[in-house]
Amino acid sequence: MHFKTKLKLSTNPTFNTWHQRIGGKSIMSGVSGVVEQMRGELRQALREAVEGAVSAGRLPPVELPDFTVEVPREREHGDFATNLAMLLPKQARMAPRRIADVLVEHLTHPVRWLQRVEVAGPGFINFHLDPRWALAAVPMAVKLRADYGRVQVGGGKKVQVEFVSANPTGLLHMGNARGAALGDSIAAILDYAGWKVTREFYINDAGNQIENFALSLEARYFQLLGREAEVPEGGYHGQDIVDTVRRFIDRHGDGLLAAEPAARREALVQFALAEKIGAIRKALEDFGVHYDVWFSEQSLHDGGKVDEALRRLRERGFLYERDGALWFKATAFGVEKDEVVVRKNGVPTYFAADIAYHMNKFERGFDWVINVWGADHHGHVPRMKGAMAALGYDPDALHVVIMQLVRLLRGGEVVRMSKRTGRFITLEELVEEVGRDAARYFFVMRSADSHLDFDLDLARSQSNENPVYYVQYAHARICSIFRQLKEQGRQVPAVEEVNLELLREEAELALARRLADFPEEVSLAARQLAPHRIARYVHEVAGLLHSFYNVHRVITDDVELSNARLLLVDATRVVLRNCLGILGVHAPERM
RNA sequence: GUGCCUGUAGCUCAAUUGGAUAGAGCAUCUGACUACGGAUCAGAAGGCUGGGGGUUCGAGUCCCUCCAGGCACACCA
Repeated sequence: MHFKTKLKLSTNPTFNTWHQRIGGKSIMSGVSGVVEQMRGELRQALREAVEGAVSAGRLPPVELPDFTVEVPREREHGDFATNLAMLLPKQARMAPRRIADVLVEHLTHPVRWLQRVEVAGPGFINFHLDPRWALAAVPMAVKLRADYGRVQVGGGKKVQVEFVSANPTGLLHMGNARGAALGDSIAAILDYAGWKVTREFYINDAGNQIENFALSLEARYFQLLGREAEVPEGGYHGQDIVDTVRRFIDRHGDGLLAAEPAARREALVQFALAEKIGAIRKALEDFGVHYDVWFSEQSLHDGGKVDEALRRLRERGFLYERDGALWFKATAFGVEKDEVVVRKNGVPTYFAADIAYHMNKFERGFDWVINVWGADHHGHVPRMKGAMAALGYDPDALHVVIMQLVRLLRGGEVVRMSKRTGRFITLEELVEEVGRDAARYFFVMRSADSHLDFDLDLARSQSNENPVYYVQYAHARICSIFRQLKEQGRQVPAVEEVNLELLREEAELALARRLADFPEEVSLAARQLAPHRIARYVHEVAGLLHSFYNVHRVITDDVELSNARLLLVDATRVVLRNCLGILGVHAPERM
């Protein structure tokens, strides 16, 4: 096997290239919203315009460039705009605006709702539609309910999202909490985007730290039973360890005092790990995060998978011995330096186990493997990808989302945290203090790249300063309208009986238009692995709902109009709920 | 020193991955219906996108170079 020497592995590929490689289809295929339908129609019309212009001799023969049909930022630029004409000047040897004029002349393909086409700016072609064009999204959302927004870009392929994977020797901290919120929402988005998703937690229940853990437990065990002992220098000093050992003694007594050291430690570790993992699982469940698989590192050692991974690397010529240790030739993959996989003392490193773990992931048939790691592990990415390449897997099938660290603010001041002294805010405490909804929303409303400032006071405040309530309030408000309807003895209209054309107000149309974007927002969020897009989108939808609500009444004596508006707010409720579900935030019926 | 992330309104952050006049929230100021829930809405003000070069029809986005902050550079994980 031969590899390019300059192969660069430090960065992830864009989803575009990756998707094309495994799916072979265009990124937007399978998107089923009304926006995408309209976009498709316009693309078709443009393709035909080029053909028409060429065969009419108005344009020289050209190869159709990879043009975009985008929603312009400026409202005056129409509902859609294309850059097609600006990509052709070199081929056509004509000025972009002239090309645009010619294309507009040859736009013969009939497009529903199309009212006006204009050439603007450096050569954009702008399409202006009847403002009611997006209303079709309303019945779609109402009918599909929880399935509205689902798209098929994943094509049912298998993706694994591994996140948190904290050491089972302690409690979860703020960094883990961000990873949990991010990872779970990424998984939810991919699920919506048509992937078959597995959420997985990797338990580091082997290696040095477990040794250390055992010694710490043993020391506490001795102390609690009146013997002299000291927790080792780099050991676990937290009070939670003491409590764990106390519970062990309550349950099992002091019988281990006389046992063999190895057996004693093993018993203590097994007890403590079970308890710790249980606590971690509980904390995550309370945070709304559920895993499909809890994967034990120790099982890799026990099952010979680490040896197997090393054997495969050796066979392929990527292992060598130096200074009594075994090294992986990471430099063959553009990494700065080689990496030890088996220490001088014969014990494999964490890296060796991690290689075996990722090998196992691909053996399990995942088409795409995503890891969510803290920025403090980013240096691990290139060599991990290198190892996958060395094993013969496509390194681009492994995608590591690096999230920046969390800084905690309280009272406008940075809260210093130290793991060493055991003084840090745990996930449980966070949920208790600010609530699950606010916590999760705050973690996903910023991109993973941002160095997050988590303002505890803001997250806790139940006021208009807190964005999570803004969104939830919109949902509760809609629910309130339907309660009101019921109290008046009126019926929720059947979708088929509603005349949506009655929705003509700007606030109504703007809301419906944005609801129509949802499937595409999911698609984009999936492509970018970016939950914050959904957070911003849902906030905007909530804002449009509030604006509408403040100007127009839903329930009036005009039954026809009321029904149309009821359908509109119901569709809004569907979108709000689906988005909040993706973010792991409750959609309350009252607040 | 090297690599990665970041630098955008007073503050916290976006920006359809190269598109047209850079947008939200909070804070500030001015207003709104005795309400299907005011945890709401309408409006105003706020910018040399850290600095400087370059690439092109077009740059917050790509390249080069400085400056500042975070993280990482173990036979730890």
